[in-house]
Amino acid sequence: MNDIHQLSHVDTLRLPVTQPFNFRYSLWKPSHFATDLERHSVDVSWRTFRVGEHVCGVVMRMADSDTLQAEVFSEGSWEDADRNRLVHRLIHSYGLNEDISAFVAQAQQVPQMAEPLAELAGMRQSCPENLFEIAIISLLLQNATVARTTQMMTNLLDHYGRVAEFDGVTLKAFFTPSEIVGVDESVFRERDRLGYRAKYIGRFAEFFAMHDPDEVDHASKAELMTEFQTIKGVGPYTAAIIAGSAVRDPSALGLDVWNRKILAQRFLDVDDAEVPVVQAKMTELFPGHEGLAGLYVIEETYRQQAVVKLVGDA
DNA sequence: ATCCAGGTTCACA
DNA sequence: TGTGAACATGGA
Repeated sequence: MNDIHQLSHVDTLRLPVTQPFNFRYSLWKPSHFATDLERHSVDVSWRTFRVGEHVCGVVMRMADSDTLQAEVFSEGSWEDADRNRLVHRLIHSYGLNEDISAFVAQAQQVPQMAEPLAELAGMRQSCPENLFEIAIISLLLQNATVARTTQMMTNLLDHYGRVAEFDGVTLKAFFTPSEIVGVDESVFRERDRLGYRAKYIGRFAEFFAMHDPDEVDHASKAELMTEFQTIKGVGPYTAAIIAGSAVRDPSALGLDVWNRKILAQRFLDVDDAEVPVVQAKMTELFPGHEGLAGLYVIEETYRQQAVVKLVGDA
């Protein structure tokens, strides 16, 4: 059922970046689990995007230190509106125009940040997933091992997603809300092995079939977040992941059992601590940048043991 | 076998 | 407002 979409080169985008910008650690995160939606080498990243109902493949590298170059592959017509939508998506996904200097100045005052700042200099939050997609991923992360999250993700992408070939790579592409909105709960449960999550995923799809996850502007996103949190299956963790990565609020910190321990060890010098204790310590040290500070420590911790390694790396 | 995993909901103090 | 169990599934 997954016919391979053969994508052709349709566009070249040159996007200015705000310094300091770290290409490698902004587009690739050592802590992220395998999805087959993206692939990274030392200086090139391949990634699929759904732009509206389009399936796109994008190859990204730095043209010079101030310019990220994106080669765009797609099929069918490629209009200015599609280009604009993708440009906006790329800028937003990787925070290309964000100025992180205030955070850096703040973090330089904290000794435990010296190594993360040195190793990951210029890294920012990344979220190539749109609001719908990151919500799905957060749902699959709940109360599951990474192995099981990966299994559920694989099932969903294989059953409802696409496969795209471009620039010599073959990657999976996400499904859109409308592509799963008619799927029955029992199918999610029995075929996709989602367990109790099967009763939530349909609510996500319905919500975003009504609220286009790309067409929502910044101003109304806060409003959207409030509304989104009324959906069953979205709790504090999921909301923080969405707020921190998709909405790019640098203060939003999603504390799961793994990063809670990492941050407790780094900043409290204890093996583990309660969520409110860790949260309070992060706010004390990094007011307004709790999430971004957490990201630096977490990615630095995973750096030597990346969940998915760079292609061509030993 | 039994436990529990990168949470959330629901029921009951 | 605050605790504790149940939730689906599969690997350790």
